[in-house]
Amino acid sequence: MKIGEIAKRTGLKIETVRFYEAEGLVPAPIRSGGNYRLYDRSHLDRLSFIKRSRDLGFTLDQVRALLRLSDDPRGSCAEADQIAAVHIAEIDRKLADLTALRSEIAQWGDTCNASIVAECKVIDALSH
Amino acid sequence: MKIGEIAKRTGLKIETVRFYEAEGLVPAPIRSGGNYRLYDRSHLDRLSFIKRSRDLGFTLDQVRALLRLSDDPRGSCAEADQIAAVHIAEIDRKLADLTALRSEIAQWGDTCNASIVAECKVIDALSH
DNA sequence: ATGAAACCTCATCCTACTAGAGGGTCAAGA
DNA sequence: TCTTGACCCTCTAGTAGGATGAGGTTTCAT
Repeated sequence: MKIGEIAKRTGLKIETVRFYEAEGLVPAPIRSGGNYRLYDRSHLDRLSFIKRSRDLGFTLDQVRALLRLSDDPRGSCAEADQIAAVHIAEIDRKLADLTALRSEIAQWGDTCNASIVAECKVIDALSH
Repeated sequence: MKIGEIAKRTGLKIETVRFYEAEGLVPAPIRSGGNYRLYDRSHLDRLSFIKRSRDLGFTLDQVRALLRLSDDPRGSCAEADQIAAVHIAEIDRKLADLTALRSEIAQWGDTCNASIVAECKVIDALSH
């Protein structure tokens, strides 16, 4: 598999695949005679794991830790639990923040209906 | 007012105040004999406006536009309305994303209860 | 006079990519 | 055989919104 195909299959961009390699998240694949990267199934699995983790909002550092854990199937699950718990707490905090934000802005009303800035509710709300 | 005091009053960090000046969001204040920045009320108002806008999640580019608008009280309010509307849409999108995320992760259950990675629900969920 | 706290500039780092320059490889069609 | 176009390569620099640190000055209280 060349990089274009693995990118398509994982849903990553080509540049991102190379970036993950440079970051050490995936092992460097072998190269073809023309210096093209050639991927196999294990790369596909690993890149899919990363993509899915990123989609769920884990940071690359968290992904790194999760990959390290998944590389050792007989290791303890506790750390994975911990990472997930921290992440859920983070999501809940962001949700609370955004909800508060949303309701604060909602108070501005649907539209301002003023014609000039001097009477604009949006600008006014930001000024005090 | 020196930078430390204006930082305290606005809730910004000192470095952030200087950063906003470098970005052209606030005019450069006059300097004391010892080259210290000396702020007045107008800086305080402007930096507070920025802080409040940032707290509400506007990007610096949006803040720039809002400041430009508020500098012209006789100008049209329509653009401010537009910026706010775009921002609200963005917040709603993020809320939807985070909510979806949260419910997906919630399916993993409270804790994994497995002891080894091979049986860990977290790792398993990320693998497929 | 001295020591601490506050200030200064300038440079570098952070996340997680993204974009672009400038060039090489490869298969198919004319 | 030549060429065209799609694909690939490396390397550098840029993005938002600051944070951090080095190395040096100023101010103020004792």
